[in-house]
Amino acid sequence: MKNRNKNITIYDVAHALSVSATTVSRALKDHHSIGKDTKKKVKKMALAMGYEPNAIASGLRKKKTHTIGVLVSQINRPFISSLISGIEEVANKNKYHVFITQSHDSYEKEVEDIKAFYNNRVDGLIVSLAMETKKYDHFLPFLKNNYPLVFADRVTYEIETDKIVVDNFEAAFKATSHLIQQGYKRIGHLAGAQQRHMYKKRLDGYTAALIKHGIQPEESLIYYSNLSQQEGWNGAKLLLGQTVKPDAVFAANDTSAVGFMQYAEQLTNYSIPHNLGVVGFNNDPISSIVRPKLTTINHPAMEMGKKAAELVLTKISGNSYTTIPQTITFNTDLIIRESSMKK
Amino acid sequence: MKNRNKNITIYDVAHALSVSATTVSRALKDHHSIGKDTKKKVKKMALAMGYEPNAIASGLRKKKTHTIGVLVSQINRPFISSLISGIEEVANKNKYHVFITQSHDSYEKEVEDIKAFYNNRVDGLIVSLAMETKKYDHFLPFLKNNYPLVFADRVTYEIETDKIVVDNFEAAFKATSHLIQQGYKRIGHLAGAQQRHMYKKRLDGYTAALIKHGIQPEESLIYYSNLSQQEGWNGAKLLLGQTVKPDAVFAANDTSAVGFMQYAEQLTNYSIPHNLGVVGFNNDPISSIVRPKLTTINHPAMEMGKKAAELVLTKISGNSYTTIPQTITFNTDLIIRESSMKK
DNA sequence: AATATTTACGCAATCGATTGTGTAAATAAA
DNA sequence: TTTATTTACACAATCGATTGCGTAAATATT
Repeated sequence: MKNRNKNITIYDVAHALSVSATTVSRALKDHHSIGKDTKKKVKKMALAMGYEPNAIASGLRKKKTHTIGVLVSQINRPFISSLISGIEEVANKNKYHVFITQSHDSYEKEVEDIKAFYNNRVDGLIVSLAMETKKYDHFLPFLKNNYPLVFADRVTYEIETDKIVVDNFEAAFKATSHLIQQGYKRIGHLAGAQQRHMYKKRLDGYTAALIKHGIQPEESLIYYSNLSQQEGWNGAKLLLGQTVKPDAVFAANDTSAVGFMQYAEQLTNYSIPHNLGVVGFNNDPISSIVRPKLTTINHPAMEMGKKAAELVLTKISGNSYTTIPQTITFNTDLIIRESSMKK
Repeated sequence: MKNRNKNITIYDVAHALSVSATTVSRALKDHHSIGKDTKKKVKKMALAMGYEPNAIASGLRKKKTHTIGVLVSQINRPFISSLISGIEEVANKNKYHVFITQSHDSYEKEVEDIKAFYNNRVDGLIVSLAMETKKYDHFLPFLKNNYPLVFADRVTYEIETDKIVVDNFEAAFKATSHLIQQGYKRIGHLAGAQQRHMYKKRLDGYTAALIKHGIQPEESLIYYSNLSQQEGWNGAKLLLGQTVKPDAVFAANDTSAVGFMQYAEQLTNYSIPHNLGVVGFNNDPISSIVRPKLTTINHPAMEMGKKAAELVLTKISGNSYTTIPQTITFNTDLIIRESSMKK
């Protein structure tokens, strides 16, 4: 079946009124050089004919699409969806539309999606990197042509551009110190991919807290993974199955913390928090649904999204006072709940 | 700061090789009328110069953007994100890109987003309606111009177009019957917005199951809301606070079921499932994280997404044998867990 | 009354890729 | 050898909206 596209254009409207397309175009956006009556006439006719502007044509001519692209690993993570909500709020207020795609933590998909965003000439880009990503050449078209590019949360320092992050080191330090203060002695860590700066920093903060309190970090208490729930379970199985067992764990996210807790739950000799402490990261909704409720780190995802969008929009408008890439660091809160309350 | 866009076009590549833009365009997509050597030369030069196709220009000319738009209420719901993953899988396999936006269940945002999708001339559209939506005129541009439009999950029967749904009536019937079989006598229902056909069907299935088993439905046991966790809590507070209390509840989603459970948990006179049964809907990850684990309805979100994308793509390609709108109904499974095991 | 300015609109080029048509030259078929 | 056919490329129009420039008429200024 043929798609008979009888899309109404400004030419159709122009013809119907015996004016030029120029006049229609200008009338529709209240250009000063168009008479009041003409504007009214044109708008009325456009509405009547069901005219809808073709953003493609406009974008081509103006080299501006009024869209910003957002690439994240997965949209179904609470942190990410809050981040996106923040981005949307600011973008929509400024008449920008937000298009979202997810890399599913695959480098190839990330490259594909970034290319698609560039080919479709989004006016700006906000990215939270895939776990896998180690090369960054796919961002070159954006950088070369001076398109605003902001990294959020999962950032890289190999590219000089704006970044929105939380103080992961300090957060991990706080979380680990809290466990120590509660009297836990051998604290393990569920760590993420170390090419992601944020996970490295969480590991660093964890290590620093141990050292600060005179505890020798042990590599055998650290489990590296993609931090899925399954991997949290696997991590628990491995760590709690060793001869040198941890009596607490700081997980780099809530998801893996929950997996960890679930494995421990079905072992009769463990009881959280009495002889096993758990702290997560993100303050996902599940963290207050699991029993015992999970102590975790809260970060202002929505605010981070707003700030990211703000940065992009400022750059787009050309009103930015500085062209030097900035890194904006947000603070975090330790939310103490039952899972770490040994005392 | 000016955005000096020195984007490379086919003209630049053509000029560098002293051939025509036509040749470059055709060479890049292996048109038969271009010589082997020329193709090689062009591709090499395009790569060297960092040429990237301008999808905007191509889209304008071809009236095809190779993108499909997806509008959902919220991306952070497990069902929705699985649906989207299914859509992406099929779309990407067919070289289509998927742009996602969320209505946040607001009618206004839905209208805005649909307009943006139309203005950007996505080749097809997949929609899960906002809770609020009662008018459907905003889909007219798509319908009039014969753009493929598929509704998924949250559908309306006021528009004649393809729909992907689950058998909500049967699922609710199964869930409610299960509670009855377990020996619960007064079964309540956490219901969603009744303008959404799916929630109406769930209510209907619930009612039918009661009647089938000789139980008189009572309006006082039904709590209508947006099915948020908070509303689940509120529903529990109201229903369990009445003189005629339910001894079980069938919630139209897992989120509200969890809220319901949490309210009941802090009442000393209730113990799930012994004197209070709970069944949810969706099989969200939280349903197996809450304790007791939640009995729920599983539906094939990913498959539904795949099918939706398939329908859209078939329509786009014009290979569809029929133009009659079809409704595809998927079956569901009752997943029995602890929260409803009275026996 | 003469000139300057404002108002209101149209012409035609432009954004970048695509495509129907035209045309040489090379090869194949007769 | 002559006529078809294929190969390989270019010209120019096109998609739809925008915009610099031009111009006639209306109004304001001196």
